[in-house]
Amino acid sequence: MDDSFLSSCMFFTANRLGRAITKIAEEEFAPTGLTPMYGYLIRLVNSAPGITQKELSEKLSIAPSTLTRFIDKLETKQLVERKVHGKTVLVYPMPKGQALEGEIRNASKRLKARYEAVLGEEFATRMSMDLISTSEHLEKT
Amino acid sequence: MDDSFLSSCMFFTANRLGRAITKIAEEEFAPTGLTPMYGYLIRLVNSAPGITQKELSEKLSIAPSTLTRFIDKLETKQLVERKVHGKTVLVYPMPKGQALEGEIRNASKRLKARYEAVLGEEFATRMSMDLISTSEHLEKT
DNA sequence: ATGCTTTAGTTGTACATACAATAAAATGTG
DNA sequence: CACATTTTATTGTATGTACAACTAAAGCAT
Repeated sequence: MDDSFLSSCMFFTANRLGRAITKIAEEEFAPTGLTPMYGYLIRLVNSAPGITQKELSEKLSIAPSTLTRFIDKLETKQLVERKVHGKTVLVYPMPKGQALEGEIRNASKRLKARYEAVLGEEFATRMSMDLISTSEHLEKT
Repeated sequence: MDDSFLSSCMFFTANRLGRAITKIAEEEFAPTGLTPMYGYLIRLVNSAPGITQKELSEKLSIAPSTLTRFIDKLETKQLVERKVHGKTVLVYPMPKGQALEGEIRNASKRLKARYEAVLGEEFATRMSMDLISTSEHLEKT
């Protein structure tokens, strides 16, 4: 059977990698009680209290509507809080969110250690850099 | 603000690329009336009539339950049909599905041409190969 | 100052995807 | 052969994610 079109198509290969690494990342982030994406959102808010949702959605490269949903959930869990400021919304960390910072960093470290063990540190680093630059090119399209 | 942890984390970078290229792929596949993933599923079925769901989910690297949902949808659209064979399910193309083959191939070509125009053919090819081999390594974990 | 345009965020809706629990068939082992 | 184990598929449920339509605020132009 001819299924070579799959491995030569970047839509397929990129999403396949996404699924594979998401699974691993979710395992490592489990102790934080958050999925990786939420963990990174918390880190951004902790490191820049009062950041706007716009900035957050740009940094995370997700749609504004997606971000609204994420913040809704983190607010319910009292990890961050919104302060409406005209038409923009500023997002601030709450004590429970700040307390998670260390745990989240540990999860990130374990995740990285785990995939570097399989891929080699050097390859993994170059891969992440290539992924970023590819995304940046494609997002301009 | 320190947000370097994002670009150095493969969970983030891989999924970001996934989102970016999915958007492009969906645009190019729009004329087929299918999303890219369904298009590729049809191609696999057309090229191997009677393929089992298990094989399909392995080739596409998606969970069996996800594949069940996909086939449900394609069956509703009369693009493929199931034939139960003991505990396995064989999937066959239907005329409407076969008729789509050309259109799907064209969409794939446009997609590839589009990202190669931005990234360069060589880089894109190497990237896809690296993505595959990275996935394979990680999936073994 | 009034009205047009752009920007930020939210809500409704839809889809891809997964996991856990289940059913049913196949396989292996005493 | 009968029972336990493994394999294949399905279903219920949950999450991430997006787009389109909308609301409200801000900026701009006459």
